[in-house]
Amino acid sequence: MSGRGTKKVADTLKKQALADFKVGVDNVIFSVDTEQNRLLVLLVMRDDEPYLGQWCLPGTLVRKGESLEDAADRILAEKIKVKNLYLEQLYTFGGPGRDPREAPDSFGVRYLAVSYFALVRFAEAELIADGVSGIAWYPIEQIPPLAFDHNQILEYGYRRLRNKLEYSPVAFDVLPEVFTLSDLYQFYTTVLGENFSDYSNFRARLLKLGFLCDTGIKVSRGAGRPASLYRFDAEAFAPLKDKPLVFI
Amino acid sequence: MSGRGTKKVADTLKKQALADFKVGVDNVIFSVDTEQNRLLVLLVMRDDEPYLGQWCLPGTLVRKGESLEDAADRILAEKIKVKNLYLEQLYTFGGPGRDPREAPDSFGVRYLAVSYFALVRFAEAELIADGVSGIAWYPIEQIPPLAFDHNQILEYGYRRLRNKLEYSPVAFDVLPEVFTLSDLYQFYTTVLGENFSDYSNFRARLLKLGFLCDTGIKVSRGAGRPASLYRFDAEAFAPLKDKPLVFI
DNA sequence: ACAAAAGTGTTTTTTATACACCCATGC
DNA sequence: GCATGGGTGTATAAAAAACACTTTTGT
Repeated sequence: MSGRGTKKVADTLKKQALADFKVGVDNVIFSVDTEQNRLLVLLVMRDDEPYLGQWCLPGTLVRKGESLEDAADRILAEKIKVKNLYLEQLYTFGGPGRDPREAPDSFGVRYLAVSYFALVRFAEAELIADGVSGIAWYPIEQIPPLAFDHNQILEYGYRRLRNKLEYSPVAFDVLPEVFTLSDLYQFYTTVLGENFSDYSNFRARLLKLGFLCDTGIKVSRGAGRPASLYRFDAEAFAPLKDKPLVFI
Repeated sequence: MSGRGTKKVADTLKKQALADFKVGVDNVIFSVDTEQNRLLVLLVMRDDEPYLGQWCLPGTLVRKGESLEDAADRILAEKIKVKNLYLEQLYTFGGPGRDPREAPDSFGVRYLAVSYFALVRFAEAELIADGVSGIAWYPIEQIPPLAFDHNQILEYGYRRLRNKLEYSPVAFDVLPEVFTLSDLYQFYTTVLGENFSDYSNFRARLLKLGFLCDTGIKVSRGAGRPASLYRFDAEAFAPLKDKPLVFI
């Protein structure tokens, strides 16, 4: 970033005035309920104007001395208790007029939103209801109209999630320590839809990559042959990092 | 301890104060000099503190009423005259302390940088020297230490450029209207290095995709067989959009 | 025995990769 | 003629996609 400093007063006056910003961080938090095959997004209900009573993405304004990612972590921690997660920055939305709190006539303080994308382990994620505002996991197909431009942000995050899944091992940040290959396939199916790949091809491809190791332990889930539990081997994966991997 | 004022103050004190931001936009502007096979980045010299006299990415602070992308366009237009370009947002850097202008002791105004990535047509790009500060195209391998965290931003942009090139038709935004397949190959080679693909395979793959149409016109450049001029057909490309394309 | 889930294998098609070679031009 | 860059084709290897089949469990 650069900008001119406060060189000369005359100079400064000739230039347009700089905008003053508050910076918000909004999180698109996904989790996958593999039991019920649902991709979920965390929404909270606004308990303040503007958009009072409307659902939105969990967000907060950045405090003094706080980094963007710290802010993202903070809201996340305020809303859910979770140990395993994947978090990355998504996109920054910053047009004037995107927040009604900006003075509509003149140009007051601007509100800029840096969005983050998170994936958390569904089973262990405990929602923290503060007793004031609502909080809920919404299935991706049933998202209501959200406050601000949050539908747009969510759409952006959803696209990122689907892409990430194809070339990056995010799923393992969010699956249990050990899992069956069906669990993994279920996970992918839930996010990407049924037609992304045939189970046996998916299986073969992933095993060939060599970073899934069979623990030898079998689990039986109702009828059918018991499945092997696998573990993600981060060290075996390391050399594949940054390679054009495809889990499809 | 009484009066409604007190309670409000107490409430406010319980919360952490929000940070106030100025928002900067920094552009990583690339161009490809196909004549000399060089990938270039636009740098400007700072004419003010901090980092006076040091090279940095062209940037500016966002003005009142101006969107982020408008600001990105504005600096770009201030530094080069160009008709064809590709521009997209890169990443937002916003930790406290990334700009020395922030008060080091207490927490004053924070400086946040939204970075943009641009690719412009080299041949038509005219640098605008304002007579005060330096401006130059730097080959990517010769980037000096830059002001702020700009080396990091540049690195980020370079990675994005290489990725984009593989699955998105950005090259055609920046090549001339008509070009030979060697021009195109040159372009890719310059950005990705020699070993990304064999020329004849590259050629076959791209032609099979069907969005390059042969104009029939031949050009001769020195010795050797004259080459056909091709044109990028945006309509033929449209259906391939969002598909997992690989130009490699 | 049989359905259900897990796991293996086989066949076909499509892509990637590495080359060898022909073509048209300037000198 | 021959060097130079443009353009085509082929042979091999690897990967993707489709799908048939076996194995092991619960009921």
